[in-house]
Amino acid sequence: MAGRNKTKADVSWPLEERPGYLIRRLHQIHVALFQEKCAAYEITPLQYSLLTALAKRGTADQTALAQDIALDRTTTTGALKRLQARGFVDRSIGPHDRRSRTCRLTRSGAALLRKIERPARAAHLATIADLSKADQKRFIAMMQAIVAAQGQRLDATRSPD
Amino acid sequence: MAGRNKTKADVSWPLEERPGYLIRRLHQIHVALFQEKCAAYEITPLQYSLLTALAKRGTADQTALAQDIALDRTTTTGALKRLQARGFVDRSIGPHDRRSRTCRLTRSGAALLRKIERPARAAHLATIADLSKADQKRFIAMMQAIVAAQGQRLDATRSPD
DNA sequence: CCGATTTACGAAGCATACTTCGCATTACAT
DNA sequence: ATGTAATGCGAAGTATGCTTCGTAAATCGG
Repeated sequence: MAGRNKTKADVSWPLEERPGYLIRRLHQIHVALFQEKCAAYEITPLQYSLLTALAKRGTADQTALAQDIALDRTTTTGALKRLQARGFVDRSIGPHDRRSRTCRLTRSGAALLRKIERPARAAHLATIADLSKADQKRFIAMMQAIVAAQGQRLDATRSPD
Repeated sequence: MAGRNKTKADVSWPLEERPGYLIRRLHQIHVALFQEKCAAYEITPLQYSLLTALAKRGTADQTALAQDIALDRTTTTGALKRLQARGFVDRSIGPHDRRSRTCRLTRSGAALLRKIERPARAAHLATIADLSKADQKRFIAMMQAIVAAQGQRLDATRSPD
């Protein structure tokens, strides 16, 4: 019989099958795991990304850091300010360009990064720990494939203005 | 030669290989795709989740909706208020319990949900469109596996207080 | 050298997303 | 019935995450 049960919700397929919804849950789960494992240091996933990006650069202006971690500029600035307020990051006026802020890890920031390395890694691993080892590799590869393909497109739409 | 190149960044493995980072990028990509496809209706992924959850329930208090979409209560309330302000949702005092807010779709909200169905679905599909059809199914299954396993744990930690 | 464009930020505003706290109301046990 | 628990919200505070607009400084063409 066609048209059975047409009252309400056959309009959309279930939440739990929608990629976007599942991605939000994953993000939520990872953030929670990260906060849990790194509770002693009161650091967020974003701040950790920033610290590692900064460590890799040594010195960088805010725009470069924002691009490194694929985040918009103002959000990056906000996070850097918070890290600066806690003494982990130095944000001084650029020597060559007075508009810019040259950021670098402080001694304290570098120490924090070293200490947080293990729990942070544990959080990242715990996020996908429910998959088999083989699936974990596949899962990461698939995410990388999507990001590689779509990330381009996102940047592209932003440029022409 | 051991210990080569120990200057800076062998502290952590690259951002692009960390599950949490990739998940954030995926979330970012999905939200952008959703906003793009549904631009005409000015609706966000979260609001869409809420509308569908509400359609399925018919009537529900805010706590039930928050649980349906796996979101914390105050954030849910905020989104519902915004939907109410735009006339898509009705939030009236509960008839049996005056503390509660009984929500339901307005006629306008139900109409919006019908119109937005196609572009929203397109956004969800576009998010994983770069994977092969077979990988798409695997990818969704893996996300579901993680959410099923970890989602439990998250709720559990929250309950005892 | 100087005006126009570009660039790096900052400020403001909206929408998630979560925590803690407090209030009002209901439900429950004695 | 009455004091206590549990419950449904709301308010406030912090952190992301994005957009748009404005400002100041650098750059570049002429």
